Amino acid sequence: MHITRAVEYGIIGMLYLAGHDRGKVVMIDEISRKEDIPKSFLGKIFQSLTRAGLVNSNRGAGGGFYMARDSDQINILDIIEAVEGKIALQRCLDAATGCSNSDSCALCLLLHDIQETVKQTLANTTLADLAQKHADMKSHKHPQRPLTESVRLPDIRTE
Amino acid sequence: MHITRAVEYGIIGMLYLAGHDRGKVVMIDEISRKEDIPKSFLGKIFQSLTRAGLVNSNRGAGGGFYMARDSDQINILDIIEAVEGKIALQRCLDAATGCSNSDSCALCLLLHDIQETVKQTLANTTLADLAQKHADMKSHKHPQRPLTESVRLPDIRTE
DNA sequence: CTGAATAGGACGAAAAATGTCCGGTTTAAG
DNA sequence: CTTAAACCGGACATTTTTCGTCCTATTCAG
Repeated sequence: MHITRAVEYGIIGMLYLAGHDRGKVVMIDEISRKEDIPKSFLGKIFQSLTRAGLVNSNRGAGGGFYMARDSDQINILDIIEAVEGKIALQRCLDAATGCSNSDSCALCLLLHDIQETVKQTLANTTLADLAQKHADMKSHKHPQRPLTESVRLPDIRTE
Repeated sequence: MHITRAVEYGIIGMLYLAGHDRGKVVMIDEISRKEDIPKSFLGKIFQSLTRAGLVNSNRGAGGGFYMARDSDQINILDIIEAVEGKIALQRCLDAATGCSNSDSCALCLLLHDIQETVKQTLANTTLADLAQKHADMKSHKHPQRPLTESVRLPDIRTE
């Protein structure tokens, strides 16, 4: 249960773009150097981000990538799903497969519910939130307040 | 970002134990056959559950496993951490390593906060909740209500 | 036309997940 | 005491996923 490098690089890359003027075109090579991410790999990741419509690309000389939306209109879940495809905590929950294990299907339901909560958590944080925090830290303001507050989840009801 | 087979089997195995009288000793072989899980693999998983104190084991003839606590005192996070070790969404968050990438540390903080929320979600569901739901489903009552309700997360504050 | 830059697919190495196996230890029972 | 049953623990093998690289095509500015 972890976040892949590809997703991590994707977030860092988007964060880099978000740190420039909207519409500013930036090359993979620049991001790769500045953020110390393997260039070819980052190129692949940005292909996914482009296909998902999070960034736009210009090909040819003078080309590069630029944000397709404002950074407060892009959240972490968008990026994860762009890079990894739809989140599925379990094979069961993969749309295509479906669930054959009728004897433990309560588990599938549980995991589904947990998955939705996780997705909601991820969808609740935008790139703008993250960029803001990033900027704060660079200026040594180091806010001690957590980015996401603790949540008291409602009690489970099975009936 | 997914749950491993080992964790899945661990949950199913615990669920099986929870379906019997507290203190009833059950062999790996039985769980393996009834739930169709590879025996040696399940044995390994139960070793972890034992080390974590979620179940107790008796060795020798007539041995087996039994719950160490009541099922409402064991939650899903307990099981995941018993089988996989502490959850770390990112290498950064692995206690030992620490974070060297100062330039993207806001990301680490974000992931840390998200991680805590995810953990809270997992910790909020007990084996008893799951077993109850399981029983309901077997008796064809099929509750349509989700096990975990949707959560409206509080807004992010960066200041 | 030429060089710069992304698009996309094929490929490969490394790491992790998923098991298997075997010798060791403990225990109940004869 | 011996034996068979059952867990313990480590080493090992297989498969899948991750983490990239590389090459060719396409597009575009100058």
